[in-house]
Amino acid sequence: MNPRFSDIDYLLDGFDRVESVPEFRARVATGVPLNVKLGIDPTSPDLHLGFMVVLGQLQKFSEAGHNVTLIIGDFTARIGDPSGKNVTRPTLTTEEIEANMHTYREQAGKVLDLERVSIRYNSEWLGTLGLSDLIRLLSHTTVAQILERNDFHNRYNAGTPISLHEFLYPVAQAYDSVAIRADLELGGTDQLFNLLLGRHYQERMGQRAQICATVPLLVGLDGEKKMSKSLGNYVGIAEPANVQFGKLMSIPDAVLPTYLRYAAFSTQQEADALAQRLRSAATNPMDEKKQLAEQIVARYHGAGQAASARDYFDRTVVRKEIPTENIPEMSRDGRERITDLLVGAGFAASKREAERLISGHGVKVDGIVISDPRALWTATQDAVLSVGSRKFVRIVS
RNA sequence: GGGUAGGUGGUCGAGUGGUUAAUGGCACCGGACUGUAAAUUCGGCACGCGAAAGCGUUACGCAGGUUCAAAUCCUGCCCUGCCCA
Repeated sequence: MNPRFSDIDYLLDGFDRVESVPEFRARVATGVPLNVKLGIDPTSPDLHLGFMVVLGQLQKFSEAGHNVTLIIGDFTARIGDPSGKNVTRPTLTTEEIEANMHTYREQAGKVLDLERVSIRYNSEWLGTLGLSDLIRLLSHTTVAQILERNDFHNRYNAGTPISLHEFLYPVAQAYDSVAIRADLELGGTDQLFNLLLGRHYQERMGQRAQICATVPLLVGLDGEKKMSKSLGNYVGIAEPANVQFGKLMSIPDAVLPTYLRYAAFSTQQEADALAQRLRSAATNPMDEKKQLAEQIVARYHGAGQAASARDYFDRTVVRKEIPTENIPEMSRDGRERITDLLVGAGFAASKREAERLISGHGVKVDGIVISDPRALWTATQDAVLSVGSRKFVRIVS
């Protein structure tokens, strides 16, 4: 047996809350591998660094010899989750879910070894759950309990609409725990209520209540709010190395240790050491940041691409040079005006916007600032058209 | 079911007949500066035509209507909050 199978301190490291540690200790002591659950939502296949925190924890349990089960919420996704406002999201078909899961696996696989994980779809049991079963389940939960959940509470107080079926999402997730007899469920701090509801149902239905463990939510690039797609302060797993690197360079210095710990999966000691170095000014924060960014990018794109992303950043952002390689090419295609080329390259949404960019001195041809919004493309050979310090395209005739 | 308040640009939120393509905040984009794509600061932020002054088109839940002129007034419809039942 893996020596870490029952190493409590190791296993519980990195969680911000465990309900409860004594129960966890007792259950691990039985020597039977725990059934560790994570529920995932197949509606948006684009993962970001924040989600990898919990996957890292799952991988840890998997390596230590416990059983990890991913529950794919295909049933709830098929109904269509309108959480938002008045926009009802289109319901997903089975094919779309499959397609999403494919990209999902690709990304999750960078952190979690999917070969060792069992994957279950919750339609398996939710699809056959009858109304009378559902009502029995619902009778175990009070309205006050549901409203206690933070986001519902806030929305209710703020007067924003909550659809009745949204109440069923936590219920469905909780029932998943019953269905697979989970011993331990992981999730982000914001999931605590849902996890505890699973625990509650299991007890009511005569099962051993699962232990709930939450990981901290990774702070976003702004250094304040949680990382999320809707806030735009995220680093996507599938994004190109150069983009990831650049985004990581924009985090405030203060969150470097946090990123080292949760985005680069380092130990608390290493994070503390970094914090110490930064405090004592023994190091240049930018060097530390580059180091960290390279480390993180390397996990998703490999060391080679990470190193060239760093190099690219130095050249284009620090030294404001035009990169020499890997510039996308675009055919001039007979276009006369620079504005037309800017639109064609996707650097501007319209000609008007392109003209504004030029007026603001943001557009260059081979490094020379263009000042006339109506300027024509006069280069006699291939030349690089750029906007700002990070959008480049080589125009070929 | 009854009452009441609302639905404005990516978002939040002003605006109650013309000088409003619609104040302001946020987000976003560009310039300067900087160790950084941070901070700060300046500018931009509907589309098309025109060398330019400018002209045109589309936009304030949806559909009609009144008016020389409507985000603003009227009618119907859809949606949401709150209170009462």
